[in-house]
Amino acid sequence: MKLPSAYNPGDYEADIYASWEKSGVFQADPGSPKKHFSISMPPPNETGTLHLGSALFLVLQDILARHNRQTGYDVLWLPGTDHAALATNALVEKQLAEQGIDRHQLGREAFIEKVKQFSSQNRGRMLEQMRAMGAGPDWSRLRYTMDDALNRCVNEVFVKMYDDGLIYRGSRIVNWDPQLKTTVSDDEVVHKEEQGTFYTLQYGPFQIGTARPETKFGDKYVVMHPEDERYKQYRHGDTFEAEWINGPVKATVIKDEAVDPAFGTGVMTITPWHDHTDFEIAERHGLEKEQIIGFDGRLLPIAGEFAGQKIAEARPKIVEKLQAKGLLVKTDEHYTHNLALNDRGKGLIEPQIKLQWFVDVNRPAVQWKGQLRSLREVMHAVIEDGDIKIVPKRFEKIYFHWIDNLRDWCISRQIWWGHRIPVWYKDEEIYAGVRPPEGQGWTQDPDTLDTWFSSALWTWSTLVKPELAADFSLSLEDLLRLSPDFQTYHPTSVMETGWDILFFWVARMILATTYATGQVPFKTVYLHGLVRTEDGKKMSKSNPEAIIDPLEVISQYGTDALRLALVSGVSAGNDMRVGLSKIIDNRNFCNKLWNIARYIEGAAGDADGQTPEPKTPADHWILDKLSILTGAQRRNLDNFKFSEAYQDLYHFVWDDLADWYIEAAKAEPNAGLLKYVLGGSLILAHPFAPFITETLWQQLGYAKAGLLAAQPLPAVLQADKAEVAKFEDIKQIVSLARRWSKAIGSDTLVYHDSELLDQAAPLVKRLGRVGKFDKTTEAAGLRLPIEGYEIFISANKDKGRAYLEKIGGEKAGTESLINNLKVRLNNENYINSAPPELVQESREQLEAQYQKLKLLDEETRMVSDWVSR
RNA sequence: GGGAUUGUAGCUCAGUUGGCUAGAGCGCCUCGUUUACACCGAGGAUGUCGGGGGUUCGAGUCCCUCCAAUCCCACCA
Repeated sequence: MKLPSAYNPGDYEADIYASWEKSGVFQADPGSPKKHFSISMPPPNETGTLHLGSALFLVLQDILARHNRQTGYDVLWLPGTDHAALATNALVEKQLAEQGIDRHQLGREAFIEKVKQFSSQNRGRMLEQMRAMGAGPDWSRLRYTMDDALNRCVNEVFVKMYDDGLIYRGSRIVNWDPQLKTTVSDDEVVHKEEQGTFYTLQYGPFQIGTARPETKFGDKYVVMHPEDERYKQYRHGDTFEAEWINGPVKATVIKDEAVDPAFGTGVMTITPWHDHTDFEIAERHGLEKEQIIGFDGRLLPIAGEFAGQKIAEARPKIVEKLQAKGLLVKTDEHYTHNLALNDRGKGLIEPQIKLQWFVDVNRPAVQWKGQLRSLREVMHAVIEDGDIKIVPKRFEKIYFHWIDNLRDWCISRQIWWGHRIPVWYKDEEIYAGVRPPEGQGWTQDPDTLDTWFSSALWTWSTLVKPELAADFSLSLEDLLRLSPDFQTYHPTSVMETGWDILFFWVARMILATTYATGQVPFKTVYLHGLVRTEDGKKMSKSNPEAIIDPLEVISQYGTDALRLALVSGVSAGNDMRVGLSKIIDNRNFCNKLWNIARYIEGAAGDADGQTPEPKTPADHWILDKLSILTGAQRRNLDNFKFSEAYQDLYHFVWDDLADWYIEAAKAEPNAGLLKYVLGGSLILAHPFAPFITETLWQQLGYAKAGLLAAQPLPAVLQADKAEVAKFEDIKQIVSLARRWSKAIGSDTLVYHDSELLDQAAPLVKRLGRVGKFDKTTEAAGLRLPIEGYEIFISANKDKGRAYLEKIGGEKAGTESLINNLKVRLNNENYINSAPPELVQESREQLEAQYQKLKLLDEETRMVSDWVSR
């Protein structure tokens, strides 16, 4: 089998992937005597296609999985997809709307059918894309957040929390999206700055400010800071009559510290139904709350003549009326304020009071380490106690800050797609249960759960054995106890995900998993950054030409080039830039690897290369390098230093193996060793570039030992230091020979008595590209500045002058270094305070530099004598 | 308003608990079609490590301060 001269990934990738999948190498084995390593794949939303960000997490996790398999673990990387309730629901509604259909016309069941069709189409495509990226999770354990077993777990946790009083139903202010007609959680609200108008209105004796006059109809409380001197004649609870938009109202004075005396007039009226702060003030003082805006975003009858109008159209009319009544004091057109938008769909959020389901984060109802604590306290403790480590560490601070500001989590959504709330009503009765209640007349709550409620269980709900979950005689504890996967793989070893879902997901997994299982969901969280465009912008749909489609890149440059581009320069918690040039650079690396293999195929194709038998100094040297790389790779990847691991590999392959060892091996071939070193290199490169390495492994006949994907790391060998040092000397001599022959334009060299050079002269001649390199007893030409060897390059007087010039530069460098070292060693404080080894090292360096300078001096003197003669 | 991150060669970034003359890749310049590779090889140039101050025998690394950029959280009617 002869390899073609360039690697064409498309010819191999699909077959290679199929061979992995067929072999079962990705499959975890809970019964294995090996140690276990587990990662839950963050399930991508079943809403579309995978993008470069998905490619990043797939690659990093795949590297972890393959690497840990190589180091001797039984690895479970569990794949799955997320039903993405709100996003999917919205997409399907939109598709229906384009056909002029409303989901209510369709009915709940038919709508859900539609969503399921849509999702399963996307799912199939996404799973194929994961394969295209080379990801090798355990497909036999593929999970979906809407699987029956996972649904069971959702219900179990809901009911358990309900019974413990951690889930309650209450009328509280929520973020309502009138467009999608559902609530969203605090974390799903994003703010966008906008220029607006700020109105100052006359309200009885007070002037109040507002940016939203349309909410003011029902206002009957004026609030001011208790310490505000300007209003000290008014007392809390005082009442007064005021002429207002639609006639006179009776108003009450409220004193509350939430008011900032420095803002506007220091007085405001409140609208508790439509503002979070106002709601809290009203709660504190037991004030009445009234709805002004309907859930459809239109004004209610309280608005009088404006009832039924949308806010945008009503606002100017209301202002007009206020002005006509002389209640408008002034307007400020240059007022910047923040609009609250739904992160999904970007609809304007209208706070509303609604009867919703909440998770109470403050109730001490969780047993954790022998103490009854609140969810919030447990979330804090697991990080504080080091049960979970976050990489990079700085995110711990961000996480704590989030927890400190955490409010109860609104978990009910008014959409149809998702896990339906397992609560039934009959008259005044409420029943919460994993299964529907017995008897007639029960109606299930129409709402579904926040997507993140089910994703919060992901690390363990996916490990519950589905057959057991179908048996309702078992309790949640039984399910966990009897599921081998849960017993073996939980807590999972690593959670690898983006920092952007630290709150949405990571924190909620901690919340739900500690509560439901008594275990942390994972021991380490590694957070990667966002993938940005080459000029540092976000890849967004509004800027399509900057978007890199992974599949397109794969078909053009190969999966491995994309994977390497994503790994190179990646670091924990930091965003990274990826452009086409980076992908091309890494394609070149793949090609280099390919051509190394091509050479070795020709030079050592038949050698078996099972055991290394080093003969020459170069052989010892490359084995030493390979061993060093093996150790470094373990250290790097065990500490999530993906980029460093790749850099080391890159330099080993390109510099050590291709540029030095193979070139050396052309003079002194050792077929078995070439084959061995290539095999080791393929193993080490495999986690990063699985396709090309596996292709070469099979094409070059290594496959007798099985698939590359199943190989352990190469053995770390004890180097023969003396032989290694010999090759280091040879390298140095070769570099000097190249440099000097180029600098002075002469390629004839000789050397004096040297055992090593007697042996290595042909090698030096070849690598240094010198025309002649013979042994002699006379000083013949200019001496190269290297200690321990006397090597001369022949030259005429002109060339001697060039030599002097160049050696002058070398001397200057040496002198400045000597000077630095002298200053350091003359400093008593340095001698006394620095570690003795370091001082000793400095002394040795100084000595070596003196030797070198002496050599350069002698040489300079001799050459200048000769040149000037 | 609170907090985080980043600032090192033209560009993208490494630089471990402070310790050799600050590195890599790309780009640039010179040379080279040596039977694996021009998606290549050899050689070369390029840095007041954002500014200032401090601690130290020694600072790209630690502390203070300022400047610039990015982001997160909160939110004021």
